[in-house]
Amino acid sequence: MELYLPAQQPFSLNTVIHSHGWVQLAPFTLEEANGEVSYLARLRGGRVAEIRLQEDRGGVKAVVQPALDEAHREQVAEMVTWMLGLDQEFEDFYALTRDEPGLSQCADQAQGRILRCPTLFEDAVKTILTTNTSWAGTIRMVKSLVSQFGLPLNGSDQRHAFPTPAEIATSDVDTLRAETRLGYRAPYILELSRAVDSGALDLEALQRSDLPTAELRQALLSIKGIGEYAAANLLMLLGRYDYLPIDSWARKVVSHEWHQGQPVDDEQVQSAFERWGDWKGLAFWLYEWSYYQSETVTN
DNA sequence: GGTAGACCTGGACGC
DNA sequence: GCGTCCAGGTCTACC
Repeated sequence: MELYLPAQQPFSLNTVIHSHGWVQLAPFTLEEANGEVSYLARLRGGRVAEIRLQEDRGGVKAVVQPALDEAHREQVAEMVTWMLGLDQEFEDFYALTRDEPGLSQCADQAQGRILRCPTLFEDAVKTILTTNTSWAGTIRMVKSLVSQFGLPLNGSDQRHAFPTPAEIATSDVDTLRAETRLGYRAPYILELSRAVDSGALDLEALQRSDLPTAELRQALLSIKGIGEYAAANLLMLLGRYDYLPIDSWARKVVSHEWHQGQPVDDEQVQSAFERWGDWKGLAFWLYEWSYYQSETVTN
């Protein structure tokens, strides 16, 4: 079954897919041979479907298996539109950055959209699992969580959808710590899952909330395990770019770019992007760092 | 409000 | 192969 979904222009599926590392995390898969991306979606009623994404006629073709009824097709269309930001526009950002050497590529490469998961719950869990660990550790923890708690596709033991809050909420800290190997993050993930499952925390209401960014940020910071970096990262996924996700990598690239490799603090990172106003997070995200390029060449 | 220490894991390194 | 050290954000206790 195929669905065609139009996108605001300019659009590049490849650019969205490689906007950050999310595509490497289950239940996304990226086929090295042809670059095709797929996602195992948990749909209403407990159905699991594979969605394969291909660029088509300036938009996206979603190839879905198994075939779905009309209601599920609509759900998949909404889901893919959100995940790829098909309705997002960046003309104002492009106009602002056109003459900036580190950002002038943005319009040509249709940059701006950041790959996201269908639910803010999944993005929040994955963001917590990026903190204080290596990227390899994040991949491992997400894979374990998905394979242990997610529903399988068509009874297959190999591929699973991302677990719902309820599916994780039935677990316990010891299991998440010892078997899923989430380490000290186990209680954070469990508490978040139980809060969402019980209705105490309506995370999905934040997804399309029109709250001021500062209030949205406070709501995210109230979740145990989400600090300033994680909150800024989630705000970026929600299309709010007022805060910078400052981590050790951010300090490193800013240090190399403008401070001759001398250590910098968070305020220096912040001030480097202050002039981009409400777009500062995106400007930071898309900046063509000379440090990164020299590392790429070296490696 | 600022700071130190703990949390947990995997990788790098030295022996 | 084993032990040690370090990096990576956030929380909590303390000043």
